[in-house]
Amino acid sequence: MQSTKARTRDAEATKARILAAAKIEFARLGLGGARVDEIAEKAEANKRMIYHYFGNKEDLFTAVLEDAYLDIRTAEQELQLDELPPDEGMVTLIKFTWDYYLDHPEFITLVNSANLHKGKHLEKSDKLKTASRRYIATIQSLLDRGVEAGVFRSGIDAGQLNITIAAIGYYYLTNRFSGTILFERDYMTKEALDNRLAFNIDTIMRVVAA
Amino acid sequence: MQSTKARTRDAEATKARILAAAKIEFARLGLGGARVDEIAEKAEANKRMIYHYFGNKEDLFTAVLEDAYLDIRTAEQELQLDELPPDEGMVTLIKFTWDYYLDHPEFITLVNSANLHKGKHLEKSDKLKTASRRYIATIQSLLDRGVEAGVFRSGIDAGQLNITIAAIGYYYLTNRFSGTILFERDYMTKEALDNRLAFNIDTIMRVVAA
DNA sequence: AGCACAAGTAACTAAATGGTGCATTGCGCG
DNA sequence: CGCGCAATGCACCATTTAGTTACTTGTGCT
Repeated sequence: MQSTKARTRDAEATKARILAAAKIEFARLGLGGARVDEIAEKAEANKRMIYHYFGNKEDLFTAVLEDAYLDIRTAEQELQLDELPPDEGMVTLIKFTWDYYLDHPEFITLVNSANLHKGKHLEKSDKLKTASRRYIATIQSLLDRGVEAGVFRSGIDAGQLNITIAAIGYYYLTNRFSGTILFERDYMTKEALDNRLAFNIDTIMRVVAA
Repeated sequence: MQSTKARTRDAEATKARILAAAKIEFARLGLGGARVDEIAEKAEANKRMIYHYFGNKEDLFTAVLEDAYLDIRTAEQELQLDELPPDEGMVTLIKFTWDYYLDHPEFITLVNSANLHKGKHLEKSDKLKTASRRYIATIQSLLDRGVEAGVFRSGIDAGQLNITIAAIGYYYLTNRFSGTILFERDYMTKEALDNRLAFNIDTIMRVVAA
């Protein structure tokens, strides 16, 4: 039985601390830039534990990616979009995507890193594929219901729409530094963020409108 | 006077080879992942030359970024969008942006790397700021002419539209690996690319339509 | 109580890495 | 034609890095 007292040895807790620290470091510096020693220190764990639980640096990166993707896909499912009218569901999805990126900036840089390495760290994960399929199905169902209700036009590809919904939020945030510097306009004030979200909702609703 | 015979010593040529090799390596592995020795070897130059001409690794990265950004901004200006009817100009711009990303995949990963490091390598470059301002002005002018001609609605923010045009192409391509794996759909077949471009043109034209 | 094994630690290593000191060589100019 | 300097090359260094070896210690179970 699991006792309530704080154990000095706790495999699960140590693993979790390592994963959390690794997520931060990989997000901050990329796979190539992150340092195993630094991750161990931030995790308040011995470096040996990283190799004990995760094998090596690349496998740790894989674990971090899987954890990050699963988190967003789980949160998306919890929206229960099927229970909303289609147009309302669409706006909810756009807002959710935007807010998730804002609240989890590490997700974006992790995905960038995964793609810098041609996605090879994602290949093994069937869990992620399943979750992704379900996600697209949710959007497809939103679209179908919208067409039936006469609020969306027909013939929209759910895959393309999904990409676009992600893109217009993701790009703004991932490239906010170059944008802020080159276009001399602060991307991260509350006003700027509100404006962008409004622009994005408007964009998608124009794209799907009947 | 510049002689035509191949010189065994040519500062400009050496610098250019280093810059080209560095662009490839930084694009491939990021700032943290790229190796100075590897860059020197690919450039067929001695490592010493990198430090001689560029100072250090970070300054080399800065030079690469500046070169990459200047290239796309220059190419954009050469489109001469002012000479086209506004709707045609808009489609031309969307296509150009897409084709540029496709033809220069290194541009995307370099921009990602620049932003991973919070854009600090871009800060010094006034050249880039000037070029960026001119670029936004071009889009604004397209929009203005379109409103005047009655083909675009008024009140569209040129900055937001610019971001969206870039985003819907950029995101698709930068995340093509994770997309291909997770959504089990090849992002890079000719058909897939054509479909995406068509979807993007359609998206933007719906957004700007009067 | 004490056994067996998992959790945890410290010190180490071999290789890689960014960066330099210093000597050499070819080019352009007077 | 030979001088001065920029261009180039080689060997080297001090750190850093991912990964490992060999060990100790706490926990749950009987």
